[in-house]
Amino acid sequence: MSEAGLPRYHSGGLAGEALLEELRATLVHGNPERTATLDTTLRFVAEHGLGPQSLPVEIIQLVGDRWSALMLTVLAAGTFRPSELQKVVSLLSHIGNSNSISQRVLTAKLRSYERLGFVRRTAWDTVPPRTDYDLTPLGHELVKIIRDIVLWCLDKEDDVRSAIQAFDESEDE
Amino acid sequence: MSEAGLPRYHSGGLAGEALLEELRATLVHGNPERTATLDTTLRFVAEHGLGPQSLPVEIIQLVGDRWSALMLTVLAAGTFRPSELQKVVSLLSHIGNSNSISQRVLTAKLRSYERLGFVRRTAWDTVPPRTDYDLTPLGHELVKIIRDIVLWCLDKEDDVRSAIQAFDESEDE
DNA sequence: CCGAATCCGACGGGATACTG
DNA sequence: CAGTATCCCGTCGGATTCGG
Repeated sequence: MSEAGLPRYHSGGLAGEALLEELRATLVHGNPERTATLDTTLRFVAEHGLGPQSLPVEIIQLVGDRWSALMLTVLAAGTFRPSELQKVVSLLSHIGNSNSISQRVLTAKLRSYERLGFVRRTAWDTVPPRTDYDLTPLGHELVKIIRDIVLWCLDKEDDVRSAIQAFDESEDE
Repeated sequence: MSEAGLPRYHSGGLAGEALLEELRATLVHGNPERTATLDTTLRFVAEHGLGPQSLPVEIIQLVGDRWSALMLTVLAAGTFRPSELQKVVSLLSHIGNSNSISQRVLTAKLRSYERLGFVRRTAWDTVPPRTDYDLTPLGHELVKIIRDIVLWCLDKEDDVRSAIQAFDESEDE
């Protein structure tokens, strides 16, 4: 869904060192005892680049929407035609009292997954037309990661919900 | 940033079974040989609920934006005041030729993290005012997951980029 | 049945100004 | 310095229509 150019990072060079120097000057000023872990963390970020244009963040944004977790998890089960996928995703989302996914965003999402190499599109020119979508090996790896996230979230669900409750209560007093 | 009620799922019961039956009827119809892995996957999704309103997807959406990966990773390095955090995040994002994060979204993000129990807010009523933010243990776990995602993305960066290139080339022909 | 095009409401996110 | 409010714009996402 993003048409950005995804420019490769040209970091890791001298700019990174100068930057770290500037950050050190900024931060240590008000809090002298922090340098050790701070420095290694900042170095990690500076090297890999986690800015909005970085590939990791682009991927995170692509998957961090309303439907991707569900769509990709379902797709991990096999090969689907768009109409099938729409029906399955919609039915499953109804469990949580959510609306159906529209065909528009379904196809758009599938295309963006295909663009990054997460799904494979196979089209026959029959009549009526038929198109199949399934995950690539890379896509299966991605789903594995998503699954880990989901399981972690479910594991921490009680903690998060009590935090939400405590926060909301202390708000409207 | 989302004020939704995050209703708990009431799945896993009979509705799930009826739903699976309906899905089975829909899917096996056009493709009889798929039942085994499909069924277990659908069952997983039906039980845990990965719809747009589910807590996992809410969390994924919260983190799946422009700034969260960077913000949370930086926060993992220690305690920060908002102005410090803004400066660090902005400087680091400049590596990727991105703009700075605005104070508006910075504070909004911090509040939503705090709401879910990922960060802790400590405020003194001094003058001038001072506020410190740092990660909770839960937040540190979250950052660990984000770090894994980022490392995976970086590991697959070449694959993804070549996929993008191939896709875009086959587009404008 | 696939999917592109159009219209439209909602939200994310940036810039600025203002209060405590 | 922390935080909120206002304004604005670009994008996301839903509903509908049309073509192949």
